[in-house]
Amino acid sequence: MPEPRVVAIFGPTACGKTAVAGALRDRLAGEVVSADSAALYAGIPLITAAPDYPARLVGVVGLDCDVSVGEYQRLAHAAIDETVAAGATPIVTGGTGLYFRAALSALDLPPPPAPGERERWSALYDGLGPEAAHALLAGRDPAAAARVHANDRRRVVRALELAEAGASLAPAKDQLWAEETRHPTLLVGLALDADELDTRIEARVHAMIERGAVAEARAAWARPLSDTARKVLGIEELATLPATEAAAALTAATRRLARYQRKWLRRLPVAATLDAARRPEEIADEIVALAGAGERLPRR
RNA sequence: GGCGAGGUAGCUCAGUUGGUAGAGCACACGGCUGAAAACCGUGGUGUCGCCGGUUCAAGUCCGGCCCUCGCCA
Repeated sequence: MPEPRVVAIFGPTACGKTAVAGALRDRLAGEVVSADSAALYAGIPLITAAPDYPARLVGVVGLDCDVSVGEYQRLAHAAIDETVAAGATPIVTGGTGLYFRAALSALDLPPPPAPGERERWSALYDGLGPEAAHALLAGRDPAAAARVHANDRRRVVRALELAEAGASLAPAKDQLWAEETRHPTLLVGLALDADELDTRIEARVHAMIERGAVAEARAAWARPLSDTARKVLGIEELATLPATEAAAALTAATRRLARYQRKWLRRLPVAATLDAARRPEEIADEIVALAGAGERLPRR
């Protein structure tokens, strides 16, 4: 059994992932590769809690650009491969489940829509209504239709785009959840008691605001923002609400995100779930031990 | 103390001429293969402030009490 070439850490926001990855970085001569959709954006390091050490795929896109898993996947694969080629260990660290999965997964996601297709199918969906649009999809790609609810406009439109292009939203072979990873990978989860996580989230929100997140959000909000940038958690709240309300809204939204991430953690085939309440250095030592012991991504 | 407004779900509130309650958000569960910090589906939230009265039937009408907010003293 070969030793893992890649270490991957998944955990909810504010659980201490960044610190663990930082500690690991020193121990493994590794390079951190972020798997976080919001951290891709430049100009909002406080809001996205960007690491204070160099990390790949952090702050690499302008706020006027949309981000997507497919684009991210290409960048992540390149970053991981470059790091491996340089003889270092990529430490893939994430909170965005789909991005994390895409970074590790061997197979590529379906292609992007051809120019104009999204607009065309969106208009068609709106014209026909959800039921008729879904029925149309059922005629062209029954497998995709079975997987998508008629009211899920985005996915019905996406499935129609793919069917038109000769691809499918529901390919015969599961690409994303295939067990193979592109490199031998040690996948660990970080988990934290719910109350303790709440405490850390509150502390993080306060620290974020003290360090100037409101000014950062206002500056960003004043510029032209892409659809995906506008949805970054906290950016709107911090830019538009009074300080105390913004803090409360952001805390609640972050808790929700953490719960969502816990769902992903349950679903990911982790080799071990470590208690994030301990010191980052201890956790990093344990991960190094696991990597040395040849633990691998278990079969699902 | 006087006048006014109000007490219904965790929160903000809706509730027609009386027929034992509902919407958004929150929450829970689930789905989702180039928007995932996104999107979609399903679900329950409950001494309708308290006590009494009228009525076949009261969140709704009547009386009393308690509490909150505002204005005036």
